Amino acid sequence: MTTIVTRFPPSPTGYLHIGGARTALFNYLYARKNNGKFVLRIEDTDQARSTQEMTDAILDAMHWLGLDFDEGPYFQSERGDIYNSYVDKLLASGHAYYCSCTPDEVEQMREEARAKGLKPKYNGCCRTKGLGPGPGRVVRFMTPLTGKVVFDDLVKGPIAWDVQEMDDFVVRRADGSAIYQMAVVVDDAEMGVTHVIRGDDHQNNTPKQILIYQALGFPLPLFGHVPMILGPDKKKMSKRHGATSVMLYKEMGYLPEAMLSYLVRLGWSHGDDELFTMDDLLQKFSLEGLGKSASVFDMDKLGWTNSHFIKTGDVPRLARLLGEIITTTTNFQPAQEYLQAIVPLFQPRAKTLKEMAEQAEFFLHEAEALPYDQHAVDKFLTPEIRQHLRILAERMETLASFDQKSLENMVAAYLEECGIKFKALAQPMRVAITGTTMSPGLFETMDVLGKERTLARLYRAVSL
RNA sequence: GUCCCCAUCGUCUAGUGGCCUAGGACGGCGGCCUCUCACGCCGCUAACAGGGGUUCAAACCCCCUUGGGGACGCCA
Repeated sequence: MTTIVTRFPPSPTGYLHIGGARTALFNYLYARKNNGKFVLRIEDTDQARSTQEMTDAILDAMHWLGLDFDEGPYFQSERGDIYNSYVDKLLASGHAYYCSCTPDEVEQMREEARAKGLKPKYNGCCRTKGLGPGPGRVVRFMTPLTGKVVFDDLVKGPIAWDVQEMDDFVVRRADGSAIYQMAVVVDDAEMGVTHVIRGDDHQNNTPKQILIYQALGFPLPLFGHVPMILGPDKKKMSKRHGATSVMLYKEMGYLPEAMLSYLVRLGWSHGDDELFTMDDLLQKFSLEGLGKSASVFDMDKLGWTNSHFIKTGDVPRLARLLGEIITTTTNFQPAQEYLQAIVPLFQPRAKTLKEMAEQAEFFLHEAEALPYDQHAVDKFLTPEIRQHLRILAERMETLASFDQKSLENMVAAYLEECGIKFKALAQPMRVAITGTTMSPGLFETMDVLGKERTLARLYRAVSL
């Protein structure tokens, strides 16, 4: 049994986007699950649009998601000679020919075809001219005139293409460089790729590639075309749908494991399971679970998925990540120890780390600089209430231990003495301590805040 | 326009001829819990695109229609 080899071939003309990440994930999982190899190849043959920054960004994003590759990255820009040697083979074996038609002429042929309601194609006029190399000349693949290309798609089943739907496509540009179709086939063949799993926007150039495989005598890999991820308007996801770059989600406070879990459920399922860790996936992933229809990217569900992983996440790690977000968005440099005490209070409350950073901000200010929700102050910090707060603060000073339990007992005793309900004091205390009307539980908040900060805030509120 | 692919709740999906008066999840709505906000828990809402077949029996198989997506580059 041969080793399974999958690959992910991003083009560094943009960031790693949602769809690409999912494709990479599927390939990664399939290879890993089957003890195979996952190859990364950078398809940068379009020199004009490819950049080093994008390559780095893609590598970063894959690393963030934990999609490590076993081989590569290969760069197509460094393999031009290899592709060309195969174009020469095609030429030598009569599977390709030189064409002297100009881009304008070809465009005209397409226009004419369109006008007749036909598929826009190059008309093959140089097929029999027996032209040799020359300036401005491209090399075209000699597509068979009759017959069908049939392949059994891993996800969609049998797919048949009439060769008449294809024209004699270019395999080498006038500048001498080989074109995508040529590069993928040669690379996949040379790299021993056994399973080509890619977006179904590639489905219709699979027949062309199969023709090349056959002309070159390469064994065919298996192809699987996974459906697209659509925006809420059901159009192919693109920038106008907002955040499509994976790394943008990191910035927005999403956890990589949440991205993985959400993404894999888009177009793949395993019974009624909803949440997956990488370990689960390595156990459960299979091509059979892939769906055939396109799916819509849903932020709400991503948010739910993320909140789950925040809720169940490792506290020290979350504290570290939270700290990173806080320092990049504010001037605070909170201590890890403090953050680790804070995180558990917000795990059930935050949908993203970014949200957590915002919710936890009141923990970071000096008492005097704590922002107040003025409306809440006016409503809750009445003169009478402030008297209570003052007494409470004074009693807190004498507390032997400033912890949740002691605080709760002390306040309960005071409530008993005065004959008032906790409800009457809860919101005022919250406003005094956090500046707002929404926060984690009062006593746990005070506990984490500590005696000094809590008292300072209480006294500030009393003396307003 | 031509070709390819697809078609179950608003969304992600389970379902591979009887277990389906179609299940789960997100969302929405209502309730419980409660010091606020969340979490959690309980309940409700909502779908087999339409029409023909095949079959004792169709969400599941076939055909047509309709709808949606994608591709038609000297981009990848």
